[in-house]
Amino acid sequence: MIEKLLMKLCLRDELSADEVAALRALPGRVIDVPADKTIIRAGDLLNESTLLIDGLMCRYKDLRDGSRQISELHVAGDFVDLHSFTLKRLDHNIMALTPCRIAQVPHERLKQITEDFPHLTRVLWFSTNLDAAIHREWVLSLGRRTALARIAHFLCELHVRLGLVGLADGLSFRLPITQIDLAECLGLTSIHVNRMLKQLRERKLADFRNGLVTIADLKGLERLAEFSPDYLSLERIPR
Amino acid sequence: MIEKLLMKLCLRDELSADEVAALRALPGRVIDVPADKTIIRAGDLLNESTLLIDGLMCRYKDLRDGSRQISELHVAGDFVDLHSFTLKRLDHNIMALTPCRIAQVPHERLKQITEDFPHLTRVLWFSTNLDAAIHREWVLSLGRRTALARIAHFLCELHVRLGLVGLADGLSFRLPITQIDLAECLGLTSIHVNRMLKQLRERKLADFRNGLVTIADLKGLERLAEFSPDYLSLERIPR
DNA sequence: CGCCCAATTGACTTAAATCAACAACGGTGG
DNA sequence: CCACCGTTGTTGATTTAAGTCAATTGGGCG
Repeated sequence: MIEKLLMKLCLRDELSADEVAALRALPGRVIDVPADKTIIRAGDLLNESTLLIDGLMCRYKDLRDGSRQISELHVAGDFVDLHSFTLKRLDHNIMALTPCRIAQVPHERLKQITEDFPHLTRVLWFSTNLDAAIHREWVLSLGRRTALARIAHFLCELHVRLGLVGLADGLSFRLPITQIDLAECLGLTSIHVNRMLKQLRERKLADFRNGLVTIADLKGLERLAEFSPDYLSLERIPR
Repeated sequence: MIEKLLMKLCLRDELSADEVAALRALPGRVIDVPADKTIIRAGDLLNESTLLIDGLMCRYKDLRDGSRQISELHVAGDFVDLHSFTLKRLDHNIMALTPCRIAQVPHERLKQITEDFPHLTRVLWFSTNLDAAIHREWVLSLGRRTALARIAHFLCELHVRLGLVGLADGLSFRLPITQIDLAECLGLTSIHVNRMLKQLRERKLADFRNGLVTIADLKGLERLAEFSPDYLSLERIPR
């Protein structure tokens, strides 16, 4: 159930058998969530965190005028709101972009990990810091990249992140979200996203169609996006 | 030396005498840094974190064309790169915006805290998650707020954050940064920032001049910005 | 005193938003 | 089975918020 989470954590850190066992013991209830359902609202008092087993979820905030900004997209294996363990109340909503399967992890069990497994605690702490690094890259995209580079960067990021959990097939991967969702990730209108996707296609860089992304020219896409995966902390560290 | 950090942490959490002592034992070398000096570069392998004692610092990234995006502004009492403890290498640079005094905290001492003080570990983990919450609010600003609302929101945030460490005097506070710095926080040009500051002045909402911010109409500014301090997790939590 | 950088303002350009149609598609119910 | 409907995707015409270019002011300081 938590295999994809383990895949990611073990890429960077060496986990002992005890630590893996502790992680395996985390999930409580497993729930299926339909697409478009908001499962957590900003401000709710929480006592469990959400582990995404399958599907795509996102964190988002709305403004009064109805405009929405997605602050992170989550893929299978992501601990979607591990940060609620320390925050208690989230500053954002969480919803399913596709039908999802999630596992709920009681905060009490996470607390026990911080009491008994200092190294594992650091590993989990790391994973929330990685989310923050992704936020910072998005801040850079939203603040300084053009619309085209922003989309290119987004596709590069998802290509790497999905690849880490075995969900990218070479240069193509399933990303069953609408152009509207994409626009809400990128701080654009869906109309402009549509035009920029067309350009990426015409420039033979990448194709996003029917929820399937196919990268035609990875180097070119990365150059356009100024993408480097460094911010994803893929380097293995010694225990 | 770490009084301002303690002020913030103790607002939210109850710290035992032992925990406070452990925090007080964190700082190693104390260093004075001149304005505009970049003290940490993305990708450097780090073995200590930086506690800001006095001054203003920021985290930033550059693009090839020379444009820069600041992803967070730090004030006295902030643990500027506590996240380098788990990340080992940062995805961004850190520089002083004003002359600063910093204390360097060896990662080894932080590691010892994770071994000996589970509750304190959770408090420190929380503080990196708070940074991430600030990032998310900036993502919302950059993605969806107008230039004017973005500036207004920025001023509201700094007003609260500086107030927490005793650096706001009612409705005014010192913020000795240039309009260029401000533009790099907000994903705008300094020229546009200048025009929007003028508007804030003309609308009798706030005045930013000579490094001093004076809020004329806090409610109005908050309304324009759609500012709510909830994302700063100011609520006290039971131990 | 003169230099440099920040701040300010005006004129003009541009990237992206908005407005408006329409096509494509999938589901649903008659 | 297919007509209908709502959502998503696509494209063109137009507007607009913010950027760019350019010139001027002004303060701090060596």
